[in-house]
Amino acid sequence: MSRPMASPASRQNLSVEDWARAALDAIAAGGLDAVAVEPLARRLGVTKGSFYWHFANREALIRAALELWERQETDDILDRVEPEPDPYARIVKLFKQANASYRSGRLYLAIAAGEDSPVVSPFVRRVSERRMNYLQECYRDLGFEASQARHWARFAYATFMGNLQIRRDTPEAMPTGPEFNQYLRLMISTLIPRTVAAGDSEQHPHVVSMHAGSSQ
Amino acid sequence: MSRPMASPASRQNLSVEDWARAALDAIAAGGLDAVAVEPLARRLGVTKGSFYWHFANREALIRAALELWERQETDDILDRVEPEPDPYARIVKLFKQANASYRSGRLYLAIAAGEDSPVVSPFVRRVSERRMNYLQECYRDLGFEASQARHWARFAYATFMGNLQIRRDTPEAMPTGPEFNQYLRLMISTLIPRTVAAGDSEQHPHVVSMHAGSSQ
DNA sequence: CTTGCACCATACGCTGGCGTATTGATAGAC
DNA sequence: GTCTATCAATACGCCAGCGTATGGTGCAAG
Repeated sequence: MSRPMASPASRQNLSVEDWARAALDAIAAGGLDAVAVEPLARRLGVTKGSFYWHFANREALIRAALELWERQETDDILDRVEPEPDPYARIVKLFKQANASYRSGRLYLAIAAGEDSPVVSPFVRRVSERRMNYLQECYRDLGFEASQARHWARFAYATFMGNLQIRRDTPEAMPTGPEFNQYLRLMISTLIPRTVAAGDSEQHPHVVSMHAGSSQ
Repeated sequence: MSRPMASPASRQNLSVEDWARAALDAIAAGGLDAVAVEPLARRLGVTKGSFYWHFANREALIRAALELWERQETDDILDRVEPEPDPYARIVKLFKQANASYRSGRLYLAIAAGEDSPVVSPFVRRVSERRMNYLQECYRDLGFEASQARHWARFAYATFMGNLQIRRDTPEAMPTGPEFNQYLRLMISTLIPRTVAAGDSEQHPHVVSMHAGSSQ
């Protein structure tokens, strides 16, 4: 993609966001430690001289990258899931989405691995809690009382995360094709109980189907 | 092998295993990159001169640490869980154990974060697959057919891992006290369907049925 | 044209960690 | 009491990455 280019003749210089994007790529590929100024500069075809014009130091770059990441994560949820009126279908969508993008999963795990850093932890916490809160809302919409909804949300979220980890650490253990769909159906039907104590009106004849496998 | 003198007045020199243990501590505290020769030596009250007598290089230390880790993980499972005859109780024990030791959880996550490294990945895979296989056996003992048992094992293991991650990344989101027990009960009762254990009569009870068999 | 600004290159010093080489210390064997 | 193997200290060279200082270049406005 090309640069914003607000004015007529624009230069093709690097922007802060270009660096942030490159940093996220580096994180997904090699963890937070892979965010090194000089290697990144090389990859972008420039030298450190460029970097230190845009950023005060390495930490500022990491911060910018994490801000970009947080924005993307938030947008993803809102854009792709929010419009769905049915809470059951919303959770299913979340599940599918969580298992769809290999890269975003790697990113999350890599960033979360740097939780100890005071720079990283606020971002991880915000993103995680936002997701869990969103899940909790879904369960509440399913008719669960707040405390139970929180338990289910945590449970489901843990399963999300664990699947990411399995996919990264032992991809052979993750099935593909129809067997994966079977696996998905098992988790979904288990994690979204449709028998809520109170007035349970409707049954959902949802069919879970998706293209399995690892994408980029 | 082992130390030269088993007699009373033993020297207080460092052994390979001392270094490996210290390395594991470092990993749990700061990730694999925290396994640095000189800092570790300082922490052990010696200099690099000692280290390079015991190990060829840093990678050898990491390998030794991971071997120790793998051994410990294996022993843990065998010692604490194996003697339990009831498969249901075995899974429960696994679950409780997985949530018990904060350190071992951190260790696992930290090591798994280095999956990309060719040194690390074999260890992570062996440990993960061994655990999942063990879980699968438990589910088979519960009466599940192999494929379904594998699905449930993966599911349960993912939840294990995810809980570890939540505990590390957003500890506030993890309840304590009675509320945690409630949470635990929810997960256990959900992840271990007991439909089989009730009747001992059936040889291959297809608990699988849930409600998935029909919709397509 | 020249001035100012935005962006980048180059060159430098600094630090921390890896690995090696050499020497030093100590305990047990003889 | 010497000798030797085992373990550790010291000193060195090396490299990668951070951060700084300073100079260079293109472009747009005046």
